[in-house]
Amino acid sequence: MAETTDTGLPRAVAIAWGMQEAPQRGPNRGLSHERIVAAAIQIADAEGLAAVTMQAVAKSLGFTTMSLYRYVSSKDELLRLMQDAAITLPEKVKLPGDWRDALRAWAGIVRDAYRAHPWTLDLPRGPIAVLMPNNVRAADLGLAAMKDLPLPDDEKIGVILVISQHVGASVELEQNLAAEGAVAIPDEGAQLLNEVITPARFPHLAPVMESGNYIPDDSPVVEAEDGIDPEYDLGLDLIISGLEVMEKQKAGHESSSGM
Amino acid sequence: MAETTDTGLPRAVAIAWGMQEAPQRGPNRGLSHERIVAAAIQIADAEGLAAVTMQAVAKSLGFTTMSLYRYVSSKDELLRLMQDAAITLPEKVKLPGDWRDALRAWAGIVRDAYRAHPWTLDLPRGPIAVLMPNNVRAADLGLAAMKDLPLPDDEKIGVILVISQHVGASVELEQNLAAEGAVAIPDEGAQLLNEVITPARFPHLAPVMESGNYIPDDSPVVEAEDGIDPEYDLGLDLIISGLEVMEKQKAGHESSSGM
DNA sequence: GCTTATCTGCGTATCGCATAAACAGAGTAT
DNA sequence: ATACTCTGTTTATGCGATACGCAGATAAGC
Repeated sequence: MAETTDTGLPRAVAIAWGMQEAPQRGPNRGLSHERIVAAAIQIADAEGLAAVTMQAVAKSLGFTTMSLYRYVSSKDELLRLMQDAAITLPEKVKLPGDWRDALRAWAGIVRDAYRAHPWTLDLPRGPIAVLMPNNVRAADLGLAAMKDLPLPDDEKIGVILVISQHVGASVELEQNLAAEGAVAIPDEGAQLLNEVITPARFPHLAPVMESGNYIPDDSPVVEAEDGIDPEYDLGLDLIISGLEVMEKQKAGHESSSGM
Repeated sequence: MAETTDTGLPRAVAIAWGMQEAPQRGPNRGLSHERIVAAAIQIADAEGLAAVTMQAVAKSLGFTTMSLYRYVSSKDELLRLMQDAAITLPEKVKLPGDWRDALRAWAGIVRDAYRAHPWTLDLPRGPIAVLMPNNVRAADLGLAAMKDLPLPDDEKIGVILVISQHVGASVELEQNLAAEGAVAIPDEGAQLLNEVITPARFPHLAPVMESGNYIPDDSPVVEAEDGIDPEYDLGLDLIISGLEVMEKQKAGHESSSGM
């Protein structure tokens, strides 16, 4: 049950949108939502989400732990604010005219945003997150990319969801592989695995593993800077390719039959 | 750094595959990995992942907290074991012959597995998870579904990844919406949102929201039992549609030119 | 200008949880 | 039998979130 304000909105949403009139009677405030969130994000970037404790955030600001609670009603609320604040899209974005290129560009932007603060992916993306400013902006941009694609609005929203999820999941995977990658399977381990992953038990997978097409121990895992992530590209290609088919069907129906 | 065994494999992997010889000198064991994991899963199912504490698990088994550590080296390891044990696929699966139908069926099976224990989605899916038995089995099944699809092995693995991620993300979304759905936006909240989501700031999204095509306050959010989840279907359709295009390209090259 | 209702930041205190450490008794190999 | 290895337990530690109450700051209303 997310805390709600007198506005009926979850407090985090109200704060993120800048509603939430500051009180006037008392002393001047020494802190602000912005500073707190910024400090928390800095810690998360540097030491991971687990290092974000109320104590750590407070200390990095030179305040006591409890002072934070004057601004944020719970750690959960802080996390929500961080999530939104961290996923910032570039100010001005020029999307290509062709919707295919535009969608790819949009996906790239979203991917960069996630990559800049991968820990956001560890936070739940629920209906509250959807209402946050940067999410709304991302959705708007996504719609912009598809403006020339003849699809009903709700399907466009669906496409945005599907692509966001794909991008998010890809970055998460990439991150997990990179993180624990070092611990990957040493040779002895691979030996043992071959004993259990037998053709008898896994007729389709076993051959693939033996032929070494799948994560050969030295792992082809992403090391490149920009974007040589085959899984990301494959998924995006498939989706866009699928959209092209839909577009053609649509066009076919709207004109007369086939071209 | 996930704890490794003398085998070089993460201990969780060794345990899950049933390697890990039980000691022989001491007294008989009163517990087993299986019972512990089963108890933990039961708690997670009933009260959520947060309710899974070492204390709770131990108590439900009638043992003390610390006794668990004789079987599991850390809570993290227990969570990994739970994740694998919870995602069980049906024993015998008959996949349709057509790869499109087979992939859809496979996706459905995976979806059902996630839905049965949604909390598994809150755990990180890293390289360790990939090596666990049920994941391997799922991959094998996925390959089986694509056996008649003319694609290189690594791309098939890619497709499996893409679809799993899509399914996982969809179930997670569905779950989050259902969970916090009750807290959704009351009318006053929607009012306020309309004040910030203006056509000026969000030229593409604002019209959509006004036309009510997007989560109209009473929310068309999934309530149906089986599968009226438009986002899930849309994504799967797009991917499969994209695969059809690839298939045709492949076929075109292999025979001569076009059909 | 005073009084008062509000606020602010802070110290203190509680509670839940993961996990280290050390111990007594149970079995087994020799 | 005897020593060695395990088992389950008890006890203790440390961390993190957060409820509570206090003293000083400050603006609103008289």
